[in-house]
Amino acid sequence: MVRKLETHAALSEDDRRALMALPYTLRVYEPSSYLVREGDAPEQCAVLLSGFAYRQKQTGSGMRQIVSLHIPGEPLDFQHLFLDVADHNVQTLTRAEIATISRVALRELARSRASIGHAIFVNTLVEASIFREWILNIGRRDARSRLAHFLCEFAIRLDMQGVVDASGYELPMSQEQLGDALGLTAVHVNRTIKSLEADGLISRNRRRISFPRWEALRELADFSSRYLHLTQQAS
Amino acid sequence: MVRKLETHAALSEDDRRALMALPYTLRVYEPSSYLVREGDAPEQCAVLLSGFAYRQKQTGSGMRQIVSLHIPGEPLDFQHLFLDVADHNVQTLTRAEIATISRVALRELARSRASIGHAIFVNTLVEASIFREWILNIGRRDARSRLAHFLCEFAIRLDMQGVVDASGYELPMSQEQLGDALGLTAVHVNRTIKSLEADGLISRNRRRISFPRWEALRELADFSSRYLHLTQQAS
DNA sequence: CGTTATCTTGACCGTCGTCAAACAGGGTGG
DNA sequence: CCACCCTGTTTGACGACGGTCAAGATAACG
Repeated sequence: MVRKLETHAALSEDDRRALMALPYTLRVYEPSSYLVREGDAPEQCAVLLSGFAYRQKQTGSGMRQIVSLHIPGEPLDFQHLFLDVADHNVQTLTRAEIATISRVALRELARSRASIGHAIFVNTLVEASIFREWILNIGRRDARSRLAHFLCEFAIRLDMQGVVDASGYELPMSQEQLGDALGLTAVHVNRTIKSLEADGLISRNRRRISFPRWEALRELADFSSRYLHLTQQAS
Repeated sequence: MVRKLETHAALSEDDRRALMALPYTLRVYEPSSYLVREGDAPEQCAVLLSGFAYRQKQTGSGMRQIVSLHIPGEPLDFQHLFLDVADHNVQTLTRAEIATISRVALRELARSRASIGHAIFVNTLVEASIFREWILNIGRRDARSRLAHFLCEFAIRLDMQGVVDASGYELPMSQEQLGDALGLTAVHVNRTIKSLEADGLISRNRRRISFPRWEALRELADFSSRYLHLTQQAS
């Protein structure tokens, strides 16, 4: 579980044992629970075992922007591992099973075992790359491409994590939340979804989405998986 | 120069010597020179000694989005230090003096000297935090606030670096580039600038900008410097 | 079943993009 | 010094993408 992501980032040998030996506590969170609040001094480091989560910031006037999504198996707090105060909120999207580790213990481990530190670093860099792609997506693509891009990214990431049956997946979020992730309103997300559906680029019932014309969608989305650094396994 | 940023991120002792001992080459680049191209396998690591630079990505249809700005003293390639292939472009904004270090040498140093590795990591995390704020800024703020926020961030960062005389600064970019950074068009950037100017929130001649009503601007921008993690000096 | 969140749709409006032209400034070369 | 050009700034008219407001439909849930 913990090591799953570690391996995703870079190969470690038997320091998996060291990782597994870390004391952790398991807990189930309800949807929309806060795991980290902006302004907090993070003490724990959470790993998402099942369910989904997201990072979020708000403007002074209360508009919300979701800044990243996290799928089962991903660590949630590397972004704050070495920072003294949280600059954004982390929330569960669905009911989620979460393991928390002591931050100092993990830091110690990252320091003493180079390959673990390396793996964490790579994970952080890939997340940063995704942030950059989101800036491009929100800044420069219209609503249809933007949504399509989001759906493609989610599909690929779920696929890599082995969570998905190729035909499609269940979107774990409301259209309101989708809007918050894309910099759109819920109403316009709805129209955009229906527009993609009308063109046969996606099909769905309820929140389950499938991709009858994957290549066409990918092209509309202007999606290339380079920024996910999927081949960045070893070092 | 190199150590300046290192110190900015976390305190190192006499491994400054190790940093200074790294072999480097100095070179002056013309405006708009590419330092890294998307798809490259980065071999060098650049540090900006003077001048400005930015990161940029493009959509398939050729729209450009500037994803971050860099001011004198900042390292430019930590984002790719441990990744095999570049996911974005790095370009000079102005004429710039740049020192390049061997990537493997720096990686070796980061690995052998914990405090240097730590400093680099913190720097990366702060950059990631800025990416997140940009996502919020582009996704959820209107043109006036968005531009104001950008100007505030730039002012604070220049100030921290000691590059600025408190009264204001010279914006090193065209309105076209400003638009690319904000997810707007050059035309609308122009209107927005004039709108801020008309309200007395900024004043300028040519590209020199000053802030007669800093607090009002900061409020419009909804700007809080928390995300810059300015107090993150030690560890 | 009633209550609530989410989705859906329509009418209307505003911010921002598009297109185009005029204008200013800074080089360069005659 | 002036003609010339190039890049960047400024302005206007117009249109569209996406936001706002509001109501109704649908599904989830106790």
